[in-house]
Amino acid sequence: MTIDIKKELNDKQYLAAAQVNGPLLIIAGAGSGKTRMITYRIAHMLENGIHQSNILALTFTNKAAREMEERVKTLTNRKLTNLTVSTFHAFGVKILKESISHLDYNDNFSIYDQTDKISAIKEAARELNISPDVLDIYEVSNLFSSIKTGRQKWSERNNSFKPLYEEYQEYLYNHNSVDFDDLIILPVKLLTEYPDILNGYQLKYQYIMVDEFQDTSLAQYKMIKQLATENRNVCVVGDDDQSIYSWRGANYQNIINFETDFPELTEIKLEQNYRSTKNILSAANSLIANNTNRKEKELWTGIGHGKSIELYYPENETREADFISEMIKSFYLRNNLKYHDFGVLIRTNNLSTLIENSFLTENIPYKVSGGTSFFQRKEIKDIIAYLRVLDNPDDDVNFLRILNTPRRGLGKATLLKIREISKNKGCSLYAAAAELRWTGDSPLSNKVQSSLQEFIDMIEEYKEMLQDEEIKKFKTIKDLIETINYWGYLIVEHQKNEKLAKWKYKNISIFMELFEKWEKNTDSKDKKLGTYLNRITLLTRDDDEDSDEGQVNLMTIHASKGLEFEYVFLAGVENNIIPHARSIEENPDNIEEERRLFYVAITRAKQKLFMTSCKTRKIGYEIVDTGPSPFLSEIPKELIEFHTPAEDVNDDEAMGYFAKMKNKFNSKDH
DNA sequence: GTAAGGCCCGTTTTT
DNA sequence: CGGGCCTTAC
Repeated sequence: MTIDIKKELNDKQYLAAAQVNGPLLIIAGAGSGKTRMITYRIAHMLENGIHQSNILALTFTNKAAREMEERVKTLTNRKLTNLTVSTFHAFGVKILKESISHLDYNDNFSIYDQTDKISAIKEAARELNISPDVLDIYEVSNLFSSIKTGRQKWSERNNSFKPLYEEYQEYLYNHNSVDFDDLIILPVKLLTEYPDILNGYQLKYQYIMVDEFQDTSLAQYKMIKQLATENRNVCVVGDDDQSIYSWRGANYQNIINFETDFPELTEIKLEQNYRSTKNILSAANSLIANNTNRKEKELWTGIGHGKSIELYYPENETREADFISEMIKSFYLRNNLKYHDFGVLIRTNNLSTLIENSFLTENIPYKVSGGTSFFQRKEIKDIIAYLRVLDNPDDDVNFLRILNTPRRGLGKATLLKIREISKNKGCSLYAAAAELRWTGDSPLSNKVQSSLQEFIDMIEEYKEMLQDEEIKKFKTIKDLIETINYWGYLIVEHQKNEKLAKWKYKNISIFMELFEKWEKNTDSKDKKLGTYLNRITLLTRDDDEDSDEGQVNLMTIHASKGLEFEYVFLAGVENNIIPHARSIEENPDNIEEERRLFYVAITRAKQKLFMTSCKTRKIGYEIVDTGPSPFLSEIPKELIEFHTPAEDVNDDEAMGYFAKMKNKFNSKDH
C-alpha cells in the first residue's frame, strides 16, 4: 500500500514531509496539522526504504510520544517495533542504560525525581553540617539545576552553594543515582568524550525529528546537534508562540542556534489552521501580536466565524466550578457531544480541586492529567522505594524512606548509628545497616537489634525472590506489601480518616495492576525491575491508553499543549492567576511567556471557548477580590460575549450552599 | 529512643 | 484543610 502524501497534505505540509534529507526547520502554528505532517513524513520515509531503526523522533511528553507512535502505526499498518519515538528524558535513559559504565556508574542506577532530589540535597547538607533550615531548599534545587545544565554560572552571588553542590553530586555518584538533569547532561557528556559512542549513535540514528522544538533546553539542543551533525538529516518542528517552558531551561534561542549550526537548512512555515473557528483564531492572533519577541506569522483558517467566545464572571470559585459543570451537562445533552469533547483548562494545579468536586457531585466522568502524578503519591512512592532498594541497595534516599515505614521502631538514634558506620566505611546506608545487624556487642537495644535484623533479612529474602526468573515479580511484590503490613500502617496513620486509608490502599492495588499488566505484556522484552522503575519515574500522568473516551479532560494549560477539544473552558481568567503573580514577581519580562500560555489555552478550542473570571476567590485562608486578567483587554471586544454578573445566587441555591457549609462545619467540629 | 499531638505554612507551570 | 517539622509524652 502506498500513501499519497501529496493528496493528503497541503502544499506546505507536503514540502515538509517530502524533504527527508538535510536540515529542516518547520515553524508550525497552533492547529496547523503539525502532527499530521510529522506522521506522514515518517510514513513517507519508511516507504522510501529508510529503515525504521534509523529513525529517531523526539518529543516532549510521554503522551505525545505515544500518540505519534500510534498514529504512524495506524497509518502504515505496520508494527514498527524498532522505531524510536521517545521523550528526551526517556531517550537519555536509553543511552545511559547502554553506556553509563564509561562514567563509572552501574547500569542499575536510580533516577531521583524532584522529591528525591530535595531529600538528597538535605542529606548532602547534613554531611556538611549545614542546617537545612538556613537553606531555601527549593531555590537551591533550582540553582543546582541551572548550574548543571549550564544555564547559570557560579558567581559571587551563589558561590557559597558550590561546596553543597559538589557534595550533592558526590552523593548522587556514591549512590549510583542520577537526577532528571543528568538524564540529558550525562548522555551529552558521553557523546562528547567518547567518539566511539557518538559514532555508534550517529550510525544508528540517521534521521532525526524533534517535535515541540521551542521547548528544548540548551542541553537538549546540544544532544540533537551532536547526533545530527554528521548526517545532517534533522527536522525540527516548533512554534515560538507556544514556548511555555522557559522556566525549565527551554530556549527560544535554539531556533536561532539551529539556523547558525545548519545554515543550509530549509525553512517552512505552516500557517493554515485546521482547528479553530475564525472567532477563536482572531482572538488568539490579536492577543499574541502584543508579544515583541516572536517570528512574524499570521494564522488563518478556512473555517467559518463560528460561535462567539463567552466570558462569565462567577461570584467565587465554587460558583465557577458549578457553572462549568452545569454548562458541560447541558451541552452534553443538547449538542450531541461526548464528554471527551470538553477540555477544562487551568493555570495551576490547585484550581482543580473544586472543579473536581463539582464533577463528582454532578456525576460527570472526568480525567485529570498533570497535577500530582499518580506515581508521586506518598503510598505509591513508599512501595516504589522498597522496590528501588531491592534493585539498587546503594540508593540511600529510598532506603531512608523505607527504614521506618511502616514504623518498626527504627528511629533517629538507630539511623544515626547506621550513618556513622556508613561514613566510616564509605559504604551505603543499606550496607551499614546490614553490618550493624550482625555486630555482636551491638550499641543497639535488643528490641531495636532484632527489628533491624528482621528488616534486613526480609529485604535480602525478597531480593533473592526477585532474582528468580521463575517467580512472577508481581506475586513477589504483592507478597512484600503484605509482609510489611502496609495496610495496617495506613489504618494507624489515618485513624480518623478511614476513607483516606482505603483510597490509598486502592491506589496501591491500581499500581499493582499496572505492574502486572507490564509484566504480562509480551511486548516488553526487558522485564527487569529497574527498567520498570525508571520508566515510571518519567511518567507524570497515569497513561491509561483507552480511558480517554467519554471523560471530560481537566488539566493545566501546560499539559494541554498539543491537544484540542471541541469545547474549551478556561477557568480562573484573573489577574495574578494568568499572568501568574509569582511569575511576574520573579521577572516582569515573563509577561510574554504568560501571554503565550494564554495563547496556547485559547488555541486548544475548536468550536467554542468559555472563559470564567471570578469576582472573589479564596486564596489560602482569606477571600480576596480578584480582577479580570489584563489579557482579556487584548482581545477585540466584538469577539467576546460578556455575561455581566447580573444573576445573583437564587434562594434555593443559597440555601443549598449554606446547608453544605453547615454540614461541613459540623462534621469537622465533632 | 520512639511515637503521637501541636504548630506553622502554603512550591506556577513538568521531565 | 492537610502535610511537614518540632516538641512533648510515654
